[in-house]
Amino acid sequence: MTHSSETGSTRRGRPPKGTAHLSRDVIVGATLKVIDADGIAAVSMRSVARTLGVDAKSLYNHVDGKDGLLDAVAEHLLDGIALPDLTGDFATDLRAVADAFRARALLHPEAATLVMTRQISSLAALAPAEALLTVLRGAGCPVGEAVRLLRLMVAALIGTLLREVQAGPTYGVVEARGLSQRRGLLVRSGLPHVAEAAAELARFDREEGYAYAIDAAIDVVVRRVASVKAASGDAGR
Amino acid sequence: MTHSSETGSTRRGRPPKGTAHLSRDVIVGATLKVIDADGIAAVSMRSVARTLGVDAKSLYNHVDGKDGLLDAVAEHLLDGIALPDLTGDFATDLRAVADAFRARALLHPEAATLVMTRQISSLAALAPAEALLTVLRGAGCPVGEAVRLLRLMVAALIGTLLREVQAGPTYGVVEARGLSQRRGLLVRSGLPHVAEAAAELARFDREEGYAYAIDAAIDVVVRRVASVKAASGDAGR
DNA sequence: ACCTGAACACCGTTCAAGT
DNA sequence: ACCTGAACACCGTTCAAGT
Repeated sequence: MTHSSETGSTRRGRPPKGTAHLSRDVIVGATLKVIDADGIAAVSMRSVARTLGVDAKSLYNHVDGKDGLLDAVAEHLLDGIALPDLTGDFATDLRAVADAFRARALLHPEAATLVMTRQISSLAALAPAEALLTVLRGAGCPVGEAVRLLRLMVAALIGTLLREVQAGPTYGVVEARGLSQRRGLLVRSGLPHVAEAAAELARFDREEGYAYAIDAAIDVVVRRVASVKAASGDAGR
Repeated sequence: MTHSSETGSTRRGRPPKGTAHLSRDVIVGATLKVIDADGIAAVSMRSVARTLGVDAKSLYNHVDGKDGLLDAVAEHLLDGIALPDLTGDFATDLRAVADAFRARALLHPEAATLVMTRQISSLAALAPAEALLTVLRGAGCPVGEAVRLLRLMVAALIGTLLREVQAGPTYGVVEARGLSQRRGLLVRSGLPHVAEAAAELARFDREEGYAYAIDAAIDVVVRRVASVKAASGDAGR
């Protein structure tokens, strides 16, 4: 209609510069890009906007300030958890839910802290809880105990994932250089048991640490559920 | 000696204004005050300096930038953990160490996230580890297993404390108002098991949640240690 | 040895316009 | 409905002085 038609194709004239199809999802995506590239500390309204070729103030039309932006990112991550189909085997299903959570967290390690550290009140945060409750209730666990065990599982999961994510960006690969340096520090700490265990403390196998913690948590759950069922089922026997 | 004596008592002439006896410890104390009052987000070089009646740039003489400042706070908190004398009873001692850690964390709930979230490489961070290793090794646990169990304990502890600290500043007191509001939200979530467990999910007893998690962790440790000892001690039997 | 003025390149956020 | 210029009150940090 106006002179805009003279620039060529009707839309997409110059995506990175002019109007950038701004939307909540696009903004969250850009934020995730910033986080993956430079860490959470690098997130600012201005840096995110720069990624989109837009003025920082434009973000306020779609997101409730910087805090709201980070909440939105956490929500997006929680929402992206690919919850498994349940098999009916109780331990298998618990592990599958935990694995799904972990896989999502490790996909954006720098952002993972957000999910574990922020209090999310949105619906997205409840889906994993629903999944775990489904498994626990299906195994015959009473509601009250199911909630306690749910919290236990989540605490164990977050505790290990936090360590795993903080351990640095190296992914499974053993780095001999920093490793022996770290070990030396531990040996020289003057703490006898720390020094004794220096070799084991210095190295950290992400996979192993996770597996060990989740195994233990599931173990506890299995045992608790069994004892609860015994107490109610064959009460008098 | 000089005219300073004319203000009255020799020292303490005007603490909040002039030279404020600046030192690393004083700065850390001021930072903790800011955190307790207004949360971690309120910490800035300028806000901490204001508390001390000093220019922000002066802090750089004692602390390595804002990041170094926060590290110093985390170190200070870790250093303040009052580790218990060990009794020799294994489960008792594990719990005592965990309790000491928790007590310290809950003394500055807003700051606790720092300790659990930051990677501290200083010696202060190793004292609790040494304590736990002492207990585990004393119980006859081999080094490798002791390290794994140490990590398990720490993960469980951090997982629960993080929840506990984020649950808000209310301390044990039940707040009926926000509670029923929260429950309503869960009921209306559309997730059947979440709705079913809404009452239990809405309320959260800090003490109970912690006790449950630590009981479970100690349970795991006790069992693991027993099975390890059985495997090595009466190997052939 | 410790503190600060001047200075720089950043922040988050509001509001009143512009289209 | 969405975007931005002007504007404000903040940031962290460096460096060259001052004492």
